[in-house]
Amino acid sequence: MDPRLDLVFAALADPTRRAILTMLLEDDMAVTDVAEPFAMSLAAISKHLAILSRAGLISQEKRGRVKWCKLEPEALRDASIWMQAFGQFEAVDLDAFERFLEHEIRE
Amino acid sequence: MDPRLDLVFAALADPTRRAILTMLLEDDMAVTDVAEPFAMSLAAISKHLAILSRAGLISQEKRGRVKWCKLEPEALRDASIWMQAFGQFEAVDLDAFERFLEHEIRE
DNA sequence: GTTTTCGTCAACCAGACGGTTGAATATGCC
DNA sequence: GGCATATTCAACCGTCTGGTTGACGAAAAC
Repeated sequence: MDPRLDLVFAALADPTRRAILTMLLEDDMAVTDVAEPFAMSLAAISKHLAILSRAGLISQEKRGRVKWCKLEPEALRDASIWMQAFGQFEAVDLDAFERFLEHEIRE
Repeated sequence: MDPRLDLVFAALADPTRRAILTMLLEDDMAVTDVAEPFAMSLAAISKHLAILSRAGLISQEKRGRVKWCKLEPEALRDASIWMQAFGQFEAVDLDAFERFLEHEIRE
């Protein structure tokens, strides 16, 4: 069993981390800016980012005293392929998908 | 944030549980038969199955003294849709998928 | 060169996880 | 009825998780 899948799925299992990924979909962000909308300490967000980073879902690059976080969507590829085995999903319903994304961002 | 996604991704984060799902892809199975190939107690497998069940990834139906486990691939649908947001994946590489499945079965 | 800002580290906490063992509960068989 | 089979329950254990706070180091600002 691919242990990288363990890390990716475990990283995705937390709503805070999924929200962070959604934010990074817009643009790269500094750690402090990532933390801003959440009602938890900077240290907690820093840990979440470390978990996302270990899973390969984001990369972090320090420029000056600011650490920039960048989405790395390729890491989701293996996980996505794995899931195809079970779904035999028909092509994704794009309307439902748009509704879903709106819902996701609102939360 | 959709808490059902928490359960689905957390369930997928464990290699034993992903192996169980792969087995159930073949056919429905009784709990004892699910447990057979694993080097751990029946009680442990029973717990794993409960987690998969809570996540909606399988259903369990008791017939007589045997409890049958059935894959419920629809539960993966929302999770799969969520992941599409980040990948902008081109159509799944079926060759890579075949190789992956072979690798999966060998383990 | 002092002070502020950015981010991590360390220690701690409560709770969940993944496993064990042993007892308990059904159901089926003779 | 009495025994074997299938599965879960209960208690326990060590480890990981998700959060806190406070101290710390490095870069920037003034």
